[in-house]
Amino acid sequence: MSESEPHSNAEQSPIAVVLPDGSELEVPADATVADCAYEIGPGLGRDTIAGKLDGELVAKEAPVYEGARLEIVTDQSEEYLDVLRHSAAHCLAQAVERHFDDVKLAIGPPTEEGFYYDFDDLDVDESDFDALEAEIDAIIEEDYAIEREELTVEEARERLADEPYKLELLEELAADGEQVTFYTQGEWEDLCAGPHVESTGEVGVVELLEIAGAYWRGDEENPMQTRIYGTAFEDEGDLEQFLERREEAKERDHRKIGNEMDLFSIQDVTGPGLPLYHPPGKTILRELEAFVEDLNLDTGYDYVETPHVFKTELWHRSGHYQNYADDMFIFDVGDDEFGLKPMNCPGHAAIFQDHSWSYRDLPVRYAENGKVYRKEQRGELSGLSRVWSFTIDDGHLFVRPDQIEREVESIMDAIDDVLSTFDLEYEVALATRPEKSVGSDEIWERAEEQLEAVLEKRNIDYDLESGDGAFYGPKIDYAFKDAIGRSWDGPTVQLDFNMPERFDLEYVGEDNESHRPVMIHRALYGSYERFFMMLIEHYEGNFPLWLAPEQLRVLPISDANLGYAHRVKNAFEEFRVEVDQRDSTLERKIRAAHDDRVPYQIIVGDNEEEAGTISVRDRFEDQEYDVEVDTFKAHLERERDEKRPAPDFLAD
RNA sequence: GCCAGUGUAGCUCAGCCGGCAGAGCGAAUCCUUCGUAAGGAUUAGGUCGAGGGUUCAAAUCCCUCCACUGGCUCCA
Repeated sequence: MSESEPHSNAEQSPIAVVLPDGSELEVPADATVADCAYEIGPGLGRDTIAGKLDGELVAKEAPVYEGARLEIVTDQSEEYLDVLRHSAAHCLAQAVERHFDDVKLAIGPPTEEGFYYDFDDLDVDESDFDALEAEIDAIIEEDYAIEREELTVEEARERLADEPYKLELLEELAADGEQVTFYTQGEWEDLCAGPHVESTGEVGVVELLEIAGAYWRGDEENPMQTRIYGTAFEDEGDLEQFLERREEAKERDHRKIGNEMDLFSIQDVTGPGLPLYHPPGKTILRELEAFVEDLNLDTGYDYVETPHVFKTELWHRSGHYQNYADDMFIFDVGDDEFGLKPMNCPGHAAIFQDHSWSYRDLPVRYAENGKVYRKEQRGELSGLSRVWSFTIDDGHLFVRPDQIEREVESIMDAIDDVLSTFDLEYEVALATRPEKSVGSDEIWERAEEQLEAVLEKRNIDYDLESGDGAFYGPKIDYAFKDAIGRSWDGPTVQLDFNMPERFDLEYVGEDNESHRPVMIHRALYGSYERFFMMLIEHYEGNFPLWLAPEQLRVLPISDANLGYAHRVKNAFEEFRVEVDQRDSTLERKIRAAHDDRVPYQIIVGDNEEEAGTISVRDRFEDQEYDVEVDTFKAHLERERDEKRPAPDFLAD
């Protein structure tokens, strides 16, 4: 609110802030964000909504400091939406307090998709949304000025006497300094750091989305509060777009498509989080398995197989029991305790250990499509994304310390291969030694250097996540983006100095002394379940030819062409092909093939039968008549073997 | 585990202020033999998630449980 000109304070020496273009701006020592904006230009000064200091969103009244990287936030900035939504959260809280008595306020920040506000002692359900939205609209209509006030902690304490949660926050803020800020709109006020838009009229359109429970401060020990989620945009059009995107994500939901395409089911009788794969789903999984199997065999992996159940002695040895027992399925058999494996690595370490090794034998590379079992919290289970049983395309390498770089590089080649096959863009992060860790300084240093060397050599732009590594070793994590821009955790490469220690793994070196190998855990997909889920949503069920459960469908125009249709089917028997022999019209058959997401339809009628040709139609509704069977077959073979992302026989 | 919502035919859903269990799609059968995204008719298909309670009567109201959805929390 203070549109003051820059203070001229000749007594204090000026300070400098860094602007986004890299230039420095000199301002008086007591300058605020707004002052800086006015210094840059009066237009910008007037448009200033908030600022960012070293990346942190702050009110325009916030003081700047020497050397700060300053960005001015106007209604053109990306951050503007955050500010607007924060104000929308206030409007929600104001509306709630108008409609419900004795509600206690907690916090109400903006989020990536909108905002929420947490309340205690609020009994609300979605049938109240209409009334609350109407109230919010009224508040926006009223166009209350949103006023910022600075108060001392004492004053704030008085005003917040009825708000226990706010008081709790205040006590923490009190430790930091003597001033806190309040924002007021109409009769409503809140302890809040801001920033906010100038008035409620600027909030635009608000839509409430859902009600959820949330623990105060995210701690299970604390009371559960009522959280109302909503979103806000500058105008109706943006909101519509948002709702459409949400709808699109829903359309792509792998549970919906998995059901439609008969890919898998998770049934009450068989238990939660335990997916059953139906033939079409397993067909896709088998193609995925074959793909990594080729990659693995090409890069020198040997396949091994380990049981699903082990004596828990193995997990005591590996250390999983101590840290992981709560998430394991454990049961007694006679006097012994057994458990379902939550990971494949101890089994692989046990295989390695059953042998003596020379330095010449390394690296040893084991691969297994290993099914593992983890007893996740029930509320966490969701479709294929979080399950109790899943299969990892697991690989474990036992290498000499000097081999790390080469091996990691070859793993990254394979990951590249996989992700590019599915048209997935990715980001890479290197996570380094955390505070608590096992392994010597030398081995950590050497390993991290090698990982960095690989990343540098490959010219990969990566995030350094310092201290984020596992306690047993550093790792490289991949995250990729799907067709509608959502980000997923992808493959990882993890070095492990702990397991070799625990299993006392050794090899005999050139010096005839025994040495400790380094273990590398890697997966190309991660888990088949997660990757499958992601692919279903990525492709919206429209799988590329090589993955499609039904690759071709022959549609006879009338029953008179059924015989020819079957002869055509036989000609394509190396593919997954069906004949639609239902008694219905061609239109219906085309529609059905389309709904079933079959990549190619082969249409045969009298014309084709007489000429001995076929008509080819793809899922994009393109069609070519009079195609020779061999021509199409040759194309299909190439399309399948090259794993092309979409049917392209009819592409120009 | 916690908060809120949902659970009815293979699928999508209606019925829910108590009174005979419904529709569309799909399936089967028949008519139709069809040239590029729904031709017509008939039939079958249900422990209304499970258990208990209230009532003359429960899909509907109440209680308990289960599962699912969205969050929270947790996550090597």
